[in-house]
Amino acid sequence: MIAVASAAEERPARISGIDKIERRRVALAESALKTLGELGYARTSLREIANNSEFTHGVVHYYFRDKIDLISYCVRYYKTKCARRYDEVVETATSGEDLVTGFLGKMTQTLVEETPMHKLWYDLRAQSMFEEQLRPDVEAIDQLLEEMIWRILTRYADLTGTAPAVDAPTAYALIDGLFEQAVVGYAASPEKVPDLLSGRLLQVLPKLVAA
Amino acid sequence: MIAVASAAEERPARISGIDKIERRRVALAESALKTLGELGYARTSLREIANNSEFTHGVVHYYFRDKIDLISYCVRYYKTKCARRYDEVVETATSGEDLVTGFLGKMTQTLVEETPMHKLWYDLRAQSMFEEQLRPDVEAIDQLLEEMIWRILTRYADLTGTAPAVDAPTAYALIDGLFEQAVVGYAASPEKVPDLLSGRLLQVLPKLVAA
DNA sequence: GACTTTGTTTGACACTTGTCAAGAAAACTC
DNA sequence: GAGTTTTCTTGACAAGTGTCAAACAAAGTC
Repeated sequence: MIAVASAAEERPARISGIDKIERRRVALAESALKTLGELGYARTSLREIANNSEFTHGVVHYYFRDKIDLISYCVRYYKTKCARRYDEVVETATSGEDLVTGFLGKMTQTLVEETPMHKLWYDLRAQSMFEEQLRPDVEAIDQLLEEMIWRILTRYADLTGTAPAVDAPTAYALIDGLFEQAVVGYAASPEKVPDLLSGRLLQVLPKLVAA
Repeated sequence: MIAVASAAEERPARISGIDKIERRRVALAESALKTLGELGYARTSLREIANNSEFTHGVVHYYFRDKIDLISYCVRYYKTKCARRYDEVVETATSGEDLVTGFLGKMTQTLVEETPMHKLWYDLRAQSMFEEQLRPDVEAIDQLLEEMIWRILTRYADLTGTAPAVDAPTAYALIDGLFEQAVVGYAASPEKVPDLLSGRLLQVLPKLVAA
């Protein structure tokens, strides 16, 4: 029988084996994410993923039930890496200005250095409107990102002796709108986009809190 | 020779003929937009478009050079219908409150009644990050939408005796962020989304102007 | 009414896609 | 080291894709 490679399957055998499986999965997911980030969801085939990795296309199907299973795993894997990006800034900032500069720095940095991942994220979120199977994962990440923004905003309010003037979903939608605009713009012409993003966030952040 | 069916081609013959061609194009585009709005860019094939129309798949290729040509035409056709949605509200409003209620009403209305179009728009904008050929059209629409938002905001400022506190791209990114959040959420669970959107816009709009 | 142009149908092509299965290779067990 | 289990390769499949071209129908022209 073929090993059931999916979701929350139990495998009584070999503890070290299940670990190895998980490692292969992660390796495949990382490779897949690279390809997905470059080509986008629609244009990425399992064979393309396999070609850009050290494995053959059969291996992909050995470790993942089907394409959705792979993508879904990728998305979940990705989320573990993305939503903690600003934690250090939030924790170490000692003034509102401090927090803002740190936040802007990290944000423009990830915009530039991890463009493919962000492109993929916005792609997948759009796809989730058409492909129900993607929705749970996308919703979970959206939730995580919202909380991330909320942590920043409440901390910012604390440091400036103010209080958030909008609720968490609103704050997330607003800032995400600015970031998505930057990602789309960056894909087209990278030059001035990061500075523009910084400037716009600088305009907006103070308006999200009030005494 | 096959009639060159694309872009800005000149055709010296028959004035009434070129009109008929344009009408067929529009008919095909409208049909294609319906299918695209339901299935999304990735899952929509030319045959599917043809099947959901009164034409055969050969006709599609007779009037459009290739798939991109068709999609591109659809997008350009779509844009002529979308960016003037709030013009009447902007013109007839006699107070800030008037404008806001009118704006919110129209926005939640289009969210509900034209969901597929909005889904498609966000899908295409994401695709444009990967498919260069889509970029010019997407950028043009983005520009149009930005101007649309800007007209609303400046009018709002006028009526309330204030001035815009953010520039046009920022205002657009913020409001678009809220709207996209609503569209994505609406695709998943329609119930409370329109009201939430209204509430959030109501929170945000006053913050975009200042005395 | 013959003839040309324009529009449409149909079927084919080359290719890519996800999926799977049979068997080779490697790892592991005793 | 034989035998078993796990991992991987390879090749195949059916289905779907964009594209095109040859046959056919309709409309327009003289």
